[in-house]
Order: sequence, then C-alpha cells, then structure tokens
Amino acid sequence: MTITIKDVAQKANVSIATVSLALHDNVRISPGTKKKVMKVVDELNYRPSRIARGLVLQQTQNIGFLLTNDHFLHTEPFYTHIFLGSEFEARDHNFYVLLNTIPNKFNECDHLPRFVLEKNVDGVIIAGKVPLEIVTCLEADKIPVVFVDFYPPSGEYSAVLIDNVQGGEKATEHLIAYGHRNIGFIGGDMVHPSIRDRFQGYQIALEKFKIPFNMKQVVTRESTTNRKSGYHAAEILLKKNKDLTALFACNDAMALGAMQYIKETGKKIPEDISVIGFDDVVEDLSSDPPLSSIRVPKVEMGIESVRLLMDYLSSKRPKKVLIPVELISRNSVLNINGKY
Amino acid sequence: MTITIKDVAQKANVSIATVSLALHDNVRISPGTKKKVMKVVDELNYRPSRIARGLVLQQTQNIGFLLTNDHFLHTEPFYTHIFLGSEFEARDHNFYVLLNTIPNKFNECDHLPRFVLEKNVDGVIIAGKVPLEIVTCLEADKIPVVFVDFYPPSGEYSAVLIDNVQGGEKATEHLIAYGHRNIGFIGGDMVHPSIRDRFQGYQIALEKFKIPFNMKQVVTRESTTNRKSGYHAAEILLKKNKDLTALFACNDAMALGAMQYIKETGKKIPEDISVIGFDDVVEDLSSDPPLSSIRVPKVEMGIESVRLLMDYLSSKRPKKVLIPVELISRNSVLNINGKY
DNA sequence: AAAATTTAGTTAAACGTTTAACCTATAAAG
DNA sequence: CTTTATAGGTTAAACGTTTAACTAAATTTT
Repeated sequence: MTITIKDVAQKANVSIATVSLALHDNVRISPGTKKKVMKVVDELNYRPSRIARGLVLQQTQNIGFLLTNDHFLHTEPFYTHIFLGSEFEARDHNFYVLLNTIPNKFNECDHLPRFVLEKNVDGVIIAGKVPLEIVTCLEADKIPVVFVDFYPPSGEYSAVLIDNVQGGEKATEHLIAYGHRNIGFIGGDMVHPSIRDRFQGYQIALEKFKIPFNMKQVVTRESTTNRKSGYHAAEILLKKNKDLTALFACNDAMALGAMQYIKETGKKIPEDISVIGFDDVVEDLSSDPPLSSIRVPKVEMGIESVRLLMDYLSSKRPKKVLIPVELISRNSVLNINGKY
Repeated sequence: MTITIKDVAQKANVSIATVSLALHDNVRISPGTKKKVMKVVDELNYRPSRIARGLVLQQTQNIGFLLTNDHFLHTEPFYTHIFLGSEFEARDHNFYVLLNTIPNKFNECDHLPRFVLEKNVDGVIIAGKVPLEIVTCLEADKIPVVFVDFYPPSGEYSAVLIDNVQGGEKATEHLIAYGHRNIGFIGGDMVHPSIRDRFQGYQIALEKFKIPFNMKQVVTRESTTNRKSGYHAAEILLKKNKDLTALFACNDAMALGAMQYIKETGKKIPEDISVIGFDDVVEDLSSDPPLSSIRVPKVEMGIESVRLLMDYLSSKRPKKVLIPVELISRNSVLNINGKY
C-alpha cells in the first residue's frame, strides 16, 4: 500500500538504484535524471523507509534517553526540559529520542532498557544520577554514552555539566552586592557533587569579598533536598544565627521551604530575610514574593547533549561541556546597602 | 559484530528458520530442539533485531506521541505524566513511544511529524488540543489515532477523556457538604470543552442541592486559564459578591491566582474564603494552605491511551473511555456547617 | 505392505533500502 | 582506427528477520 522506491523507479523509468543515488545526490546521476526522479518523488510523496534504511546501514538513527523514574516524576520540570531539548536537536540530525525511565535500584544487565538489549540505539544520553551498575553494563556493550547533569566517579565520558561553582558564586555575589554580609547556606545531601560545587561557589564568593566563612551559617546535613528539608534547615539556621539577613538555598524547593518557615515565624521576605534559590524551576508567579534564582538553561543542555553524542559518534572522542548559568533577579532579595 | 540469528543457528546446528520458530514457540519445533536453541540463545545473549523484524513484518512497533510545544513546556506536569504512562504501557506491548512536539500553529501536511512522514509509527496518540489541520492530515494518511484529553469537533475516534462533569460535581458537592451555599465559579476559556464540562458539573451539583444558580457568581470570560486570569477573576467575583464563602476554580493555576488575590486583600484561606481547584498539579506542600483539588489520574490516562491504540490496531474499532476523577481534600476548604 | 498422514524440520522468498561491482555507450587519447 | 577513459547508468548482493511452501522420515491407516 505504502509507496516504495520501486514505485518511484517504475514511474520514472529508471532502476531503483538510480532513485536511491539521485536522492543522495550522487555524481553518477546526471542532472536531468535527477530532476526527473525528484519530480516523481514529489508526485508520489515518497519517503524512504527508515526501517529498511536502518537495516542495510546498520544504524538505528535512534538515541536512548535514560533517567530514573523518580527523576522523571518528581523533579519536574528539570529533566523533562532537558529531554525536550534533546528531542529538538535530534530532529535536526534526523534521529529519534527514545525515552526510558529506569528503576532507582538496578541489579542486573538483563534489565537494561529494551533499546539497549535490542541494539535499537546508536548511543545513549543519561540524565541525572543513575545507579552505577547501569553504567558498567553499557560500558560492556560499548554503547556510546553522554552524561547530563551527572558524572560517574570513574571513567572518561562525554558530559554536559552545569557550572555549579559559578552558579554558587553568582548567587552569593548577588547577595553581597546587595549589601548582605551574613549569608546562610542551605545545602542538602552533600554527597551530590552539584550541591558540593554550589557550596564551593558560595565559599569562593565570600572569600573574594573578604567575608569570613562561618560554619555556623551553613546547614549541610539534610539528607534530602526538598521543601521539607529546606523548611527544617531554615529553622536550624535562623534559630542559631539571629544576624542572618539572607539565605542561599542550593535549590528552589529548599528555598520555598525556607520561605515558608520564615513566613510562619512572622517575618517578611525580603524585608527581614532575603532568599535566593537555584535552578529556577519555580514559575515566575508561583511563589510569593517571586523567587530570585539561578537559571539553568535546561533545553540548551538537552541540545548540547545530542551534539556531544553526534560528535562522539563520528570522532569517538569524549568531550565535556560546562554550561554557564544565569542570575535571575526577582523580588526575594532586598538591596540593603546603606541600611545598616 | 553483533550476534544475529545466523550465529545462533550455526552454534545450535539448525537452520535459522528453526531458531525463529523456536523463539516464537511454534508447534513444529520439538521440545528438545526448542530447548537446545534456547540454550544457545541464552549463551550468546541473542536478541532479534527489531529493525529486521520491523521490515519483514511491515510494522514499526512504534507509537507516536503528539502534543504542542506549549503543552509540553508550560502545562507541567500534566502531559508529561500522561506521556510517561504511555511509555509504561507501551513497554508491556513491546512498543516504543516517539515523542514529537508540534508548533501551536500548523499549516501544511508537509510539516507533519517525521515519524508520520516516514511511516515510522503504527499509530499516534494526540494529547491535548492540537490544530485541527493536523488531524485532517493524519486522517488522510489513515494513521490510527487516539486522543487524550481532547476530542475533535467532528469524526469518530478512540479517546481517553477526563470525566470533567463528574469532577465539577465532586468539587462543588464537597463545598456544599462543608456548608457552603454561595460558591463562585472561576472558568477560563469556555471554548475548551473541559472547562465547559466542569462548569456543567458545578451547575448540576447546585441544582441537586436546590441551590439557586446565580450568573453573578460566575466568571467565564477570561481568555486564558493561568494564574494571572485566576487572580483577575477572583478580583471581579469578590468585589461583586460580598457573600461568597467559597470559590471553585476550574484549574489549579487559576486557583493559585485566586488565592493570591484573596491573601493580598488581607483575607485568610480557608477561614474567610475556601478555595478548591482542579487537576491536582500543585504539589502537596507548595501552596499555602495546601490546595484541595480534583485529582486526575494522569499516568493511568497514558496507560489507557496505549491500550486503546492496541485495541484499535487489532479491532479497527474506535472506543471512548471516560476516566473518573478523585477529590483530594487538603486544607483550603473550611467546614462551615453550623457556623452561620 | 502400500498408501496416507503426521512430525519436525529446511529452503527460499520477501520486506525496502544501499552500494560495490559491473556494463555500455560516448568522448578522448594515442 | 584502436585503445583507454569517462559518464551515466544497471544488477545484484547484503542487512536480519519471518513464514509459506517444501521435504524427508516416522508413524498410522487401510
């Protein structure tokens, strides 16, 4: 029913080889025949079957996109935006992106995503932290891999990483520029490298402006990085440090939790305490006041990850890209210069 | 390099046909040979190539998932959860889901998603409202289609739809059960059938409890359904109706906007005004107070949409499914029975 | 015991491409 | 005028499956 290269060949009165070569702009085909073929292609609205193509070319033109279930469901819209970015860029390279979430725990290579088992992808993008076993399994199968927002502790891979240190600096420097000198840091699970890097950025910024670093102004013992732990951390911090004028939370969820605690104690944001977050996932109008944050260009990260994969596919050389971040100034930070 | 059916056949000392038949549990193959083949399959870790399979079977085992750019980027996490549900179910049927966002405006069939042009899907799931032109184009290509959370004005299709009328009823009845008699309705773009249905549910509930319907307590003229229009609608409603004790917003975004307006006028939620939303996309802790809402089982909708597509693929008969919704009672609605 | 049926496999065609190897006519070189 | 090169195609094999049609041996039926 669906029209194939045969139909085109027949109607154009040439062999199917000629059609194929014409479509690939081969020099062997004269301009005249090329035009003739193209006309028929247009008339019949012919498109090569990607499946047949894939079979003979031994390539799938598919990219696997891997993240854990939790990351897909609960860290909206962070990873979904990265995914979408990868879709955009993949389209330009005529690739499809096959999403596959994996369980948070991973035991055996048997449970690798289908597209890996069935050799249905030319490469895989891994977004966020995943069980290391899966990396080992992919390694064994020699599947090209690009990591996004995560880098395994050992090995040499292509990766798209957020410049978290720079982000931590920018956030802290923004507070400093607005006159703040007693700045609390709300960190979560310090095992996660992003959090560590943001913390490092915080320290670098303090040092740069000769502000003494005080371990009392830092909470790094929360085991999670959600709203609840932000609330809890703010409580600890503000009870212990009466002189804090600003808080830097290492993600927006924690910042929201901190804001909630601050409000519940009857204090005003930003008049009494300024708050800045990280990730910029809180939509513009959905916190009160709108939360200043560090924007991470998620779609761009997805785009970049596909580029790195394409690059690796041809060069076989891993490459790392650091994605710069941007300060988004809204109304949760008060300029207190000259006030105290 | 990658092992094929030939390798298995060779090592098991049978023909490739035998391997294939054994893998499909064909009766022609004796249990002994079957076992022998399976052993080799296991040893070599063989998996049939889905591409070769697709070519001979003339089926892709792919499902296209279509939504507009806007829906993917701005209506988080609604459609992404539906998408994930479809991925789950597709996996069980050994299908892949190819996501493709389309621009909000659509001109010509040339710009159909690649997977349609290249005949790379056996069917398409369309989530949310899309330009009607695209439906026409798909119709012309005779591609099986399942709609989710949208139904085109004409034609007979498989569809997974939210029981919005029921939802409107449940929300309104909840308010009524809690003693509210003056209930405002915040609707958005009434062109969208979901909104109309939710409004209808509101009316049905009022009627059921013999509460007079008052057009003054209703805003249906907002052109969008976001936070901002919720804010605006609440303003109109509360200025006009001093006796309102509760608001039913036809989605959570508008509910949040309404809450913001209420708070800004110095009133308390739920003490002064109760608010209930719809969709339950606001995460448990991220509004203050936590917003009561009507939960829509998004993942289940995705699952159901794949089931309908599978069903259609074998039966060629369109089928519609109404998805029931659930009241999620949190703290934005006050029980005022006996208070007035 | 011959014929018919059943069992358990094999052979080969088909799916729709790509492309190396081959062919034929024409142009250029010797 | 013969040989060689070039231009512009065509033929056929290959990719990895599935499956209809075939076959040979074993078993059952007559």
